[in-house]
Amino acid sequence: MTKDSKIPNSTIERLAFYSRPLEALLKDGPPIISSEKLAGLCGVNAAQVRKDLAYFGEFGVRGVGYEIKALLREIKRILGTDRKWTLCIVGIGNLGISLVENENFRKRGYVFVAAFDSDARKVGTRLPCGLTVEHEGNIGKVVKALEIKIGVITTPARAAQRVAGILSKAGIKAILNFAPIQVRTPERCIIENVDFSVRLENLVYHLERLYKGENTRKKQT
Amino acid sequence: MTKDSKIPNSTIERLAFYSRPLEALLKDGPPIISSEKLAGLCGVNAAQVRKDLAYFGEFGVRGVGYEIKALLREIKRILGTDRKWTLCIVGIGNLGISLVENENFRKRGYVFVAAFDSDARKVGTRLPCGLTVEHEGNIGKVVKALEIKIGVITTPARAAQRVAGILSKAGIKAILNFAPIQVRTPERCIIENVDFSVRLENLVYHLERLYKGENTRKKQT
DNA sequence: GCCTGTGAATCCATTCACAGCT
DNA sequence: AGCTGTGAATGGATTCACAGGC
Repeated sequence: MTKDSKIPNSTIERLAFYSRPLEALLKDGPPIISSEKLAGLCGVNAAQVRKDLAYFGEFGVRGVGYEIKALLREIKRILGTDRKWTLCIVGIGNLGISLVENENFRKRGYVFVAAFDSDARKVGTRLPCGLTVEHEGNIGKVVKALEIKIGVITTPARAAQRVAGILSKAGIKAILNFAPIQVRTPERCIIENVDFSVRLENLVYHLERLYKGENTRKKQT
Repeated sequence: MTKDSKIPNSTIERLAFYSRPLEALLKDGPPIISSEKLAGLCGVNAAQVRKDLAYFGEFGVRGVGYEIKALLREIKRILGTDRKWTLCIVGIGNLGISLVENENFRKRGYVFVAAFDSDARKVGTRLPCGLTVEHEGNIGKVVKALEIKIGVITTPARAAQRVAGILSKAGIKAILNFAPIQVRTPERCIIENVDFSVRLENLVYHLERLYKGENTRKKQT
């Protein structure tokens, strides 16, 4: 945190982004990378990479480049992914299961420690990852007991707003919402909405323009 | 398409976004809405709403507002969601299944008509939605036969780039990629990457700042 | 010579503020 | 009076271009 001047939101988005190819290079690649190369791998501008990183310190060496291992460590520290985060999930449908079973999350330090559903038939079920589904009514108690900071919502749209309220009241400070509805919370709580069909509609829009000869360009996420 | 002056990418993102509350209002709500109200429901600025819509025509009536039904129809026409789109999916894990079974997609006109996997044990399986999993080797043939335009990738990261190539070669023009890797295609093909853990890392970053008293604000997507 | 870090310039997006219609 | 449509103003983010260090 060398520069305290406003850090663009999009810089943070990209930081997570840069770490993907870096992780891959860690195994089988050179120990050092230039902003040009990294930019190429991520499909962005090289100056962008340098500026993004420079917000947080001087991680590179002029005339040389960035040491991959050290850079990755810095990025993880900045993003807060150098430590474990405990999550809970509400709504155990297909999507919910795919998330709790997702190896990528675990590898990055995100561990699901509780799973909830409102459907009595699902409560008590043992998931492959070892978690047992609990009833929604227990959210408050469990979240406090396990000091869970992040909640993931994978319920149907109609339940999402209600669940967000419950999570917020239980002390959850950050919510990742997959229900196709814009969730708002009263309390001071950060929400990130992930709506697949919005992405798909975007794609379709650009697809139609493509056929009309316009040179609509799309890039990332 | 009244104004042909460059339409911001973010306008398109929001269009899909506006349609969510509008759909809800269609059932039980007034027939007309003001930019102010719609903006409130979506958590954006009212001028933004008006400007976004004005790119495509004059859908409102001054002194009155926007007729919800007509507005929704226009938005769907703009986004290309007023017709059916056939999709295929590659990678039948938990996530893949949750997508093909997703009711929201079907409701919006996105229909999965083929499912592929490279795992011989999965090939031949009948999914709840009625589709039978086919081998990856058939992608070329099936995509052409069914004239599929959009491909969804839900394979592990290591397979994603290869699969994107196969899809592109088969004639697919748009890809929605869920594998945690930045996929690039050689051919003229639109890609939209959806990486859950990027979203999560974002959330964690802002969560940490929150505790340090900084007033970091987050909103949509 | 090579590559980073960064002010300045450019580009894009959002918001303001008001003219214009109903 | 009320609310849209839009030029002008503001605010951010990206890219350029080069000074500075290896």
